[in-house]
Amino acid sequence: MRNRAICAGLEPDELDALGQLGRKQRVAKGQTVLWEGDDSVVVANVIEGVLKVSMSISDGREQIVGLVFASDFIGRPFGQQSPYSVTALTDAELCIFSRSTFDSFARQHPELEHKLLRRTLTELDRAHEWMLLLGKKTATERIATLLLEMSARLGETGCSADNNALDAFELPLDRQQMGDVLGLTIETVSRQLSLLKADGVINLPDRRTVAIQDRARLQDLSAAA
Amino acid sequence: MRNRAICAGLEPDELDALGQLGRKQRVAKGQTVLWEGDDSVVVANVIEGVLKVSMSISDGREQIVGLVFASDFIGRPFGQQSPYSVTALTDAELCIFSRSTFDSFARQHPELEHKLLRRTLTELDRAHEWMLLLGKKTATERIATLLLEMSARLGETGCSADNNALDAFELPLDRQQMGDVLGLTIETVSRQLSLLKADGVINLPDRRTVAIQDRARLQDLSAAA
DNA sequence: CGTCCAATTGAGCAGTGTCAATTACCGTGG
DNA sequence: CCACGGTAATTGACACTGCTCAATTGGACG
Repeated sequence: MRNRAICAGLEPDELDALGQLGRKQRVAKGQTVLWEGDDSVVVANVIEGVLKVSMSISDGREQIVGLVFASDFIGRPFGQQSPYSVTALTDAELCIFSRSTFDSFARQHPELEHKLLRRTLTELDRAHEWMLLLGKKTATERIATLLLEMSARLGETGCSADNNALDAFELPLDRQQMGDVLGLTIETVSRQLSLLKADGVINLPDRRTVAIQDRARLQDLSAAA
Repeated sequence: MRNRAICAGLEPDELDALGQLGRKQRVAKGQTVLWEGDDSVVVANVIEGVLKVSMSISDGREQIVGLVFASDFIGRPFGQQSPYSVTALTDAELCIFSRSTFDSFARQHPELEHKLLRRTLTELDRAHEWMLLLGKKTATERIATLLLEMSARLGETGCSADNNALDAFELPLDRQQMGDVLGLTIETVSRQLSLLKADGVINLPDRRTVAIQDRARLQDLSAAA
């Protein structure tokens, strides 16, 4: 697991020092670990589980701006406030650091900052891809894209570079959350899934699991670049 | 100008070495300096002008995922391909580096990587904010948000920390480009601007300039968090 | 077996998109 | 300097996607 985590590539003594600074913590499904607008007091590494990163408007509208999986990083280093909330979608285990402690440790360990930079750049690429989806794609295309993305990201095991996209997987999201990721309502999500099922592109054995039956077709429908 | 640029904070000798690696280049309005999907051969620092960062779908739909101003950084360091295109919205001047040269220089200069990391984190915050806009805001809210954002970013002079939001400014975007930033059509953009003008919130002396007449109201309409 | 909540499905509507016509602006050349 | 042409922007009428509100179904669990 450790090899993809933020600490990967550090010298053993560095890794040890970093380990001293963090503490493991379990969080239950539904629990929020970071609040939008609050002082940015902690950052963390995800050891296990899936979490959502979300932003909202005062009237309650919420957009999920990211999903975080095992070995991913959460929190806003080098910033006074957290621009978003982070909430566990499944039971999860985190390795938590005080933000200020992490910041100064990072500044003294260029290799760590380098890793963090690469991660942040990848995250930015993903955000851009999602902006294209939110700004220009139709409901069908959004659903298809999400299913392929979940298939790919849940297939990453963390060990080496095996990108086995899964053909059947359990969604860590309910319909409302899928809507909040895609900029759609719960009803539109449901309708689109029903259509894909009726067309034989996917199957939905139960409310949380998806089985991709015609990946090529799903890729066409996703309107990839 | 230099104080906000990527090279800020480097030791004089480092700054000198970096300067050796880059070359200044003028680009004309409309010219594309980076193509989506192409090998990521260059990165650059913007010296002057405004550029758009965009992604598109094969059928021609385009989403602008970022706007780049003087002292901002463009290109994808540490990546094989450029995930987006970059095109000049005004005549511009860049300081261009070979990507591989820049990458290895950066790896040897932690302070530079640190600056780049901070920048990338800020860019990611902006992308998240925009995802909220694209996923959840109405047309009116989007327009109001864009006008305030342009007012703020065009007001940044680059010298010290003066954030003078401008009450009148020239948009570097035409209506189509505003639409491509906001996930709206040209007609919707035009209608919303006309409405704001009719309500006395803004004035539109000519097709490119905006004068904010009631900033408080515009802020309300923008549905900020 | 009944209850509860998520998900699905239906009907009608609203907000944007589409397509088309008109107007305003700006540069050009007479 | 003014007339003209071309492009960008505006405005109008209508269509359509996705949203809202409401009713129904379907699982999961006690």
